[in-house]
Amino acid sequence: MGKASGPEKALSTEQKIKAAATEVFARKGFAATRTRDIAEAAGINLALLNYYFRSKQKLFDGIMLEKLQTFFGKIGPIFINPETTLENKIESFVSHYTDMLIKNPELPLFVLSEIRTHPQHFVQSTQISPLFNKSSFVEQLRDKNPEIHPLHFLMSLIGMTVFPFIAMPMLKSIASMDDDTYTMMMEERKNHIPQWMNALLETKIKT
Amino acid sequence: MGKASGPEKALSTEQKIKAAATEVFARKGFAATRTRDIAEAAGINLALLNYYFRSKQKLFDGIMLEKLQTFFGKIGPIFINPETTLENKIESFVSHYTDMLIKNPELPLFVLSEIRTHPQHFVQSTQISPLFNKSSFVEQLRDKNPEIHPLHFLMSLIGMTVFPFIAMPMLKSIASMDDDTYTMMMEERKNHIPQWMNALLETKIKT
DNA sequence: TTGTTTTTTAATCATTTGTTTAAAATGTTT
DNA sequence: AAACATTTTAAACAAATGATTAAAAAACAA
Repeated sequence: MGKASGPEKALSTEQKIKAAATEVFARKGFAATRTRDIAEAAGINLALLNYYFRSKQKLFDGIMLEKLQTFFGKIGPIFINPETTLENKIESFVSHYTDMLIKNPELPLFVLSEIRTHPQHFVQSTQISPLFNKSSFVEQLRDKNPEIHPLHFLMSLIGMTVFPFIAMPMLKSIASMDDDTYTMMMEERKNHIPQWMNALLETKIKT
Repeated sequence: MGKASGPEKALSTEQKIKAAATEVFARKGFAATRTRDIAEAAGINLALLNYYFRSKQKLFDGIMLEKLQTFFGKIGPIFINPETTLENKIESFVSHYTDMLIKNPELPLFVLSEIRTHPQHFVQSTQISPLFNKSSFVEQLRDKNPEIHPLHFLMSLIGMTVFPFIAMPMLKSIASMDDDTYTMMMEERKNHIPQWMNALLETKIKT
């Protein structure tokens, strides 16, 4: 019943399971994924899943934690740093997130979908709330344009950056576009969005 | 085995089931929803679900079709109309969608999540693609600023409008915000987004 | 009322699905 | 090689779940 302590082959199957599970969970979500799907995708015997990870839920939790860190991990260090300008932060945010999302296009929909199922649990575990309030990002925003609520700006910035990946199947179909062309557009947005966000910041809002 | 033809009470239970199913499906997704959940939420006997709607899948398909029409239905008439200006279209889009999403906050995540599972089927059924290409919206966009690809603009517009609802649980937690305050911010965006999109349109993109 | 159709119920079925078990296979140590 | 530990496999289990059935209850028509 003991966990494997041998290094090569043991880790290899464990990693095969985790890699397959990551792919299937991301594509179908937790509930629609059967342990047999994962076993087949990994090319391993069904019982090995429970041998290495005690249950489907535990396997999922581990993967979800990694995904949450990938998704929320970049935002903190960028926004907290008082050494960089607001413009730097915006550019850095868009650039880093676009790169990461090109590599993991299904990440936002997966993370946000599963957050919906267990709202309090996942959002707490990221501890992003205090991080945001204390950030120099918010300070610099208020300094530049006190009229805009920081959350409005954040919604727009994240929305412009992340939404194209959430709606990719829809938007690709609308414009009859293949994967490469879509990726190219995302690269373009690394350049466009910071300039747009700047224009947005300079706008005097009329009622 | 026949379908009910009597009007009042028959429709009443049928509607109870559909209403309950709509709520539970939207909250948990198709796979995580059990027919027993729906029966309990509707306060009816389990077998009635199969009596009125032949299967869980058929019940879901009917509801999904309605949701897709709600989600995609407004965009067509607004964008096609050659009588209105570009500014009118943007204002109208933001206003109509914000109102609709305030009433159905869970709609985008639900629709986009299920599209992920059956990509080609749902996107085709909306027939939004030809609608977009022929629209006077695209024409007016190219006229105003030929440098911006219409899809870039559309991504930004939809992203700014819809994303705050997709990420609501996350964003509410970040800013420690209650439902009413959040709704108020969405109302504010009906005013802000058109002005921001205008600023975005006037921006000369530098490489 | 009586007969007929429609709706509702409780029980059951057949599959699916997460998990466990016991034994076989493989690897490691002495 | 022998003894022991780890990994893998095939089979089975138990619970959950979508669906069906047959009978009861209710609504309706004559």
